[in-house]
Amino acid sequence: MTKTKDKNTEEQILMAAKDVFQTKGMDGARMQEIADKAGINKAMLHYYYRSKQLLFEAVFKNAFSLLAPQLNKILNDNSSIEDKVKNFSSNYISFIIKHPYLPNFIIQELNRNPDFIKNIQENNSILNIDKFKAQVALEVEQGILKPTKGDQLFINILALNIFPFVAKPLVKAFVKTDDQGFKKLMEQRKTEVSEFIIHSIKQH
Amino acid sequence: MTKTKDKNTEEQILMAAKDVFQTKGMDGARMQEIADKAGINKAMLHYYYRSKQLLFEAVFKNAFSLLAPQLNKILNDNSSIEDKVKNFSSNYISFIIKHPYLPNFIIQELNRNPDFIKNIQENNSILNIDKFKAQVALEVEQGILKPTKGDQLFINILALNIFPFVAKPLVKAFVKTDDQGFKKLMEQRKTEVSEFIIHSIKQH
DNA sequence: ATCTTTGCTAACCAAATGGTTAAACTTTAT
DNA sequence: ATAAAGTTTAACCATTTGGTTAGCAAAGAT
Repeated sequence: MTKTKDKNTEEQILMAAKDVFQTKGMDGARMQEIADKAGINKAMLHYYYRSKQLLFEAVFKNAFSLLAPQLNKILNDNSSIEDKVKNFSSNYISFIIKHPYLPNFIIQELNRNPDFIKNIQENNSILNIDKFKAQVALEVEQGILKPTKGDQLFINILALNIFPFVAKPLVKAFVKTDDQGFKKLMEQRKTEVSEFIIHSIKQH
Repeated sequence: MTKTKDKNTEEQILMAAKDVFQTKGMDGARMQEIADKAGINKAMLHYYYRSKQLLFEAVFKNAFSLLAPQLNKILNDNSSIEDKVKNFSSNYISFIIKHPYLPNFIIQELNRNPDFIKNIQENNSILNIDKFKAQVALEVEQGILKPTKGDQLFINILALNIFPFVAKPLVKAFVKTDDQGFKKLMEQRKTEVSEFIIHSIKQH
């Protein structure tokens, strides 16, 4: 066998699986559909990944490992809270526009099986808001920020950035717009969200 | 047959179905599990609701009809934006603590089948943000609010209130807390969220 | 009392689905 | 060239699953 062909099939499968799992979820996904999309025999899925469960986990870990660095930007770099908020909101929204099914996939599957988060925390050491909380406390003390609780602020940042994508059908219905209009709305939010947050927490 | 027994079985089924569908989703739910939970024979599910799809739709419409009035509070009553935000945040969070699976269920299933939203808009006439947007524009003009886009504000209000429940496993992991601590955090948010929003948009 | 309608169950069915196997084909090593 | 190892497929299998059926049981109507 050629090493290249090898990798190709295995990766083909992973890509197809990603496609199907992210749109249909674990329960809705069909092995046959993944095989068809990868252009191979169904037995190959088991040859490379043993079972649906393991293939799913491969896809899930892959997805999460894309998201984690985004979150780390806000948790563990050294810029000011204001800069973090600005950068994160802009970057994150750009990121999701490129991977639209990702947040929903992760949230849906974490709700289906909350134990997954344990696996993740073991592999992804740095998902820790302690530093962020300490920094918020410090900037509050320094009079840069109004009195603000770090964990609530973090939840708010995530909420404002992630929610619209997770609830996309709902948002589209309320704002009465199509995919085009939705994308425009999200582009607006790249600056809108950070301004909204900064206005709320910055001392003036 | 007694008319009461009649109603009882049908409702028993709906309650069991609600339970199973809301935790497992359409694809993960099993008719047998619903029957077991309702304490009846599987054939009864079809006797009363014909098919899994129709039973699911009954549950879904039921769930949405619980949520809709909550949203209407913020869209179509006559209080000021500030009061709306305060009331909505407090009421909505109380409401969800009582129905914890609801937002996730609705969002998950709307993503699975975006056409559902059409059915809903036909039955639930008043899911319309026009009045809210007009009110925001007016209060901006009057100098009560800073320049603010109505639709973005509405998205933000939803995001801040709904997201933590949808992403509960994620939030729990980040904040490193259990169900107790999560609930406390959400109780805090009843006032926290509205203050956060008001601080951001109110002219001072 | 008995006849009809309605509620309910056990047993059954066909299709779908995740997974396996045996054999063929390819590539690599000797 | 040939053997060994890795890759791929068609056919198959057992189980699960949504759904049906035929008949029993209970209640209401006559």
